[in-house]
Amino acid sequence: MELKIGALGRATDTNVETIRYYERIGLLSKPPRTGGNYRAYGAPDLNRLSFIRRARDLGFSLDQVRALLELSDDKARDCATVDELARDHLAEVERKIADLEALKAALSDLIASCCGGTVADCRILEALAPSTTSPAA
Amino acid sequence: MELKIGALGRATDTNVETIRYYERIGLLSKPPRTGGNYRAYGAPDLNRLSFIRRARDLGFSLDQVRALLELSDDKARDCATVDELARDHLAEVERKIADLEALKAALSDLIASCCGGTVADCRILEALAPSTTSPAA
DNA sequence: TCTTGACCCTGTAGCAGCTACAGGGTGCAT
DNA sequence: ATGCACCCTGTAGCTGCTACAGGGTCAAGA
Ligand SMILES: [Zn+2]
Ligand SMILES: [Zn+2]
Ligand SMILES: [Zn+2]
Ligand SMILES: [Zn+2]
Repeated sequence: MELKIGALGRATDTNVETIRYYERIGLLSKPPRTGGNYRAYGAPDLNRLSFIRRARDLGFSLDQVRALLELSDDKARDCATVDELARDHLAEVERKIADLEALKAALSDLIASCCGGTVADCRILEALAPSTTSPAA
Repeated sequence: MELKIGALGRATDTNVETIRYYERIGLLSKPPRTGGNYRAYGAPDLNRLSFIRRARDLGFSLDQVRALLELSDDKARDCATVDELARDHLAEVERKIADLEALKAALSDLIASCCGGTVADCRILEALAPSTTSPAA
């Protein structure tokens, strides 16, 4: 079961450029080549890339993915480190949500305040403009 | 009232490198220079940069900020375009929140499922690994 | 006067995580 | 022989900054 890069991409729903990129940054190891210098992947590569994709889909950074992959190699180890990584990531996600919720509230207020006139008295732009810009002509 | 780049940066809480960057990409216009080739900013620059900063704080992209600045120049125009821009941005923010909420739920489930054993039977890694990887030895 | 130090200048490269070329080579079918 | 799909390398682009390196300017102090 040998896969060329295109087949691997289709199997994992990954752009071939992304696969080569992962190889370049050392996330995937360099596979053997065919006579025509094509990359020849096997089942372990497929598994590894699937793992990567799933972790990415869960929002883990490439560095976190790298760490997860390393941890998963050490089968006897306590999984506390894995848990911590996941918990940290969850905390990050929660922080981002909170930030975005604040943004959403501010934006909603802004939009609600607009009364539908001309740009000259648009409250949205007013809110963005520096306070009391108008020079007392 | 002439400001050198450092003063403008302090006044708007903006990194000087960022100001030069905004100039480079045409978001701020090239200011006149002093004899010593220093940028000399005036009140309009201060206002414009303040506007930019507020819009950025509300999460608008630089392109969106550019559009808002252009719109705000045309005082007689109907503000519908401004509103639409803001609404689009709000929708974007809401989409991101939804995505992150889904992520959060998935991550929480994952973390909750871990029973605290070894890496070999960690449910977190199991969830990431391709289904039924183990070849029937 | 000389020197120190804070500030300023340009130009370039780096960050994440890809994506998109250009300009070639391979391999199979017609 | 020719077309076409696929593969290769290397490099540059995207967002929105940030961080240098390697210089110049200017005011104050010794
Ligand atoms: Zn309106
Ligand atoms: Zn309005
Ligand atoms: Zn655990
Ligand atoms: Zn576990």
